[in-house]
Amino acid sequence: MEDVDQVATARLRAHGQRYTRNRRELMDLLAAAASPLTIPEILERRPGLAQSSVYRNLMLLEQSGLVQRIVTNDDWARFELAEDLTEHHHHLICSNCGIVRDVTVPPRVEKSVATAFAAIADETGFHLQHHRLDLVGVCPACAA
Amino acid sequence: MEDVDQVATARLRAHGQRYTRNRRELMDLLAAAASPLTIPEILERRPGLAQSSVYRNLMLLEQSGLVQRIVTNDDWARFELAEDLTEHHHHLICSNCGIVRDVTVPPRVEKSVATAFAAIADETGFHLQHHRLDLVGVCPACAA
DNA sequence: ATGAGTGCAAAGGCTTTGCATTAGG
DNA sequence: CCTAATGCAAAGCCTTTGCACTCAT
Repeated sequence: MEDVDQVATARLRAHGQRYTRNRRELMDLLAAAASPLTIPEILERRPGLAQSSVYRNLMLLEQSGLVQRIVTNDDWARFELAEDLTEHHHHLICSNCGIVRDVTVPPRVEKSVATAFAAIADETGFHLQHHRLDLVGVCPACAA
Repeated sequence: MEDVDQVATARLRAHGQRYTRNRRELMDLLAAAASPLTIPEILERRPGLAQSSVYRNLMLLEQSGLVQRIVTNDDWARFELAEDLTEHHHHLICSNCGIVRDVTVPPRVEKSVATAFAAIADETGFHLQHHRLDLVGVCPACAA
């Protein structure tokens, strides 16, 4: 995780921000999590953190490109490390309970998607930043 | 659009619901729109509708599989006709202004994605419902 | 010392809900 | 007639903001 810390320090500094203890705790927590976390889940795991600081710091970390916010139809937004700190992946979203699980797809598929998207960006004049490829379904627990 | 009305009537009835004038207006509006609409946009176009009824009816139409809710990082949720009433498509989302535009990708790409997703569903035990393939970027208007 | 960061509490704002009225079958 | 649907207003709830205090430099 020292790697993440270094990147975080650098990227925050570039935005005129510091890598404080609270922010580091958030990064550690997200790095350790297997899937994106909601703020209630974060507060559960780190009772010492103030809710407002968590919101503020996650927003700040997002602005510095360290964290990514995922909005589903669930009640809460979820947060995970930015993609360049982990590996490119997608999400399995349960339409019933809202849980999000990380998955990867074969490079072949990624490549064909990327090519198609580049063409679309070209046609439409959109300046492409990234893509989202999510699977929506019912998780095993909810299906039972 | 009679087609849509027939499907709507049938699908609502199957859920024990009626296809009322308000609900029909919503369906018409969404069918006519080139891209998913927010509730403020809907109220603008149909000033006669009550906000609470719009929320309630859209929720109901969603539950009956006639309408789909799209959540972005924008302030408002957006609504469009369910995919089986239009054609399978994806979204170009502007990360700055939140506007959503419909796009289609080549069948070849769809096929490769579908195959990969079926495999993932199989491995993970998720009961797959649908997938989302969104492009996030900056629209021409915001890039200017 | 001085500005950024923090925590508590209160406010915001999209969305949902209660309730009396109206419409549909 | 009798249940569902509507509209207005009020409440909910996730998220944001104000402000005084603390910490790091």
